[in-house]
Amino acid sequence: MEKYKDIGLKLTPQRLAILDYLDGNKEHPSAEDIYKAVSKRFPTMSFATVYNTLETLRQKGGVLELTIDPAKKRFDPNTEPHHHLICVGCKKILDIHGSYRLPLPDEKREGFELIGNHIEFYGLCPKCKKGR
Amino acid sequence: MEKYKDIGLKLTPQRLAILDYLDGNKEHPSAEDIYKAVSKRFPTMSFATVYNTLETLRQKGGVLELTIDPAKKRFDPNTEPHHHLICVGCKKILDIHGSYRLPLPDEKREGFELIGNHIEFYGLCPKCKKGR
DNA sequence: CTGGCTGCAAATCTTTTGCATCCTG
DNA sequence: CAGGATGCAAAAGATTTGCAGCCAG
Repeated sequence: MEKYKDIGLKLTPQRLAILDYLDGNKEHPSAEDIYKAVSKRFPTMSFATVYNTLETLRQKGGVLELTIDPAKKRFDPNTEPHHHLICVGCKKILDIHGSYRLPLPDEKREGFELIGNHIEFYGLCPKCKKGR
Repeated sequence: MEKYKDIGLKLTPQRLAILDYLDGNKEHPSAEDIYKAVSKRFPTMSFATVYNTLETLRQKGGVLELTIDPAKKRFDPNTEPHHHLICVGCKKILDIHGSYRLPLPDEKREGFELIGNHIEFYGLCPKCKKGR
């Protein structure tokens, strides 16, 4: 939770509940996952608040928006640079830490200024491996 | 176009128009891009046909579905393994060919069977660089 | 106090689906 | 000719927005 303090957020009870749910969460939840989880303790919670909070957080760098799942956005409270190992069966996502040195020769960049990179490893988790 | 022949598709005029538009296309178009482009020559073309064709193509390995853009799916007719350099400003996507040897130690896999990987390089294209 | 936040509902956008008709193989 | 494909419209999801009332700073 420490990381969320004082990044300029007005700390309402709803936001605290969302932040509490996200803190240390390794599930890479979708907005709906977050809504469902937080609604239990906060029956009046609305989707608008979840989306508003996530968007505000994202702008402040408090959460990453993952584009890994074509069906919906997923969010990652782990904002340190890292990569992902994705199960092509059940879409479970594992964090992969460690840095990879990925050179991108000038002649391939067509004038682009390079900012960073993100690796998606694809695989099958133990459960999905069985089911095949 | 050669690559699309005889992968088991019933070749209707609409499909030929879509395939023709995709062939050699480096724009990584969305379904809407495709619909708009093909509609010009085919005023009765429907979204259903575009989506149906794309889904069928994807299943047969004729096109890749990119999850790079959070707002919508984009499609890549280049089915050879390759990576992408994405402009964070305008979302322009550049193909990056070349293979990267990316080891993933067993102890990081948690039992996952590794299938492949995809690198997203992030950057700023020349146009977007200026506008900052 | 006051501007930002909440919650509800309606709106928007992308993608999917049902179904009658059509046409490729 | 049969089964798959098309096209239309309606449906389904995910996300966004308008707005009146609320509350943290």
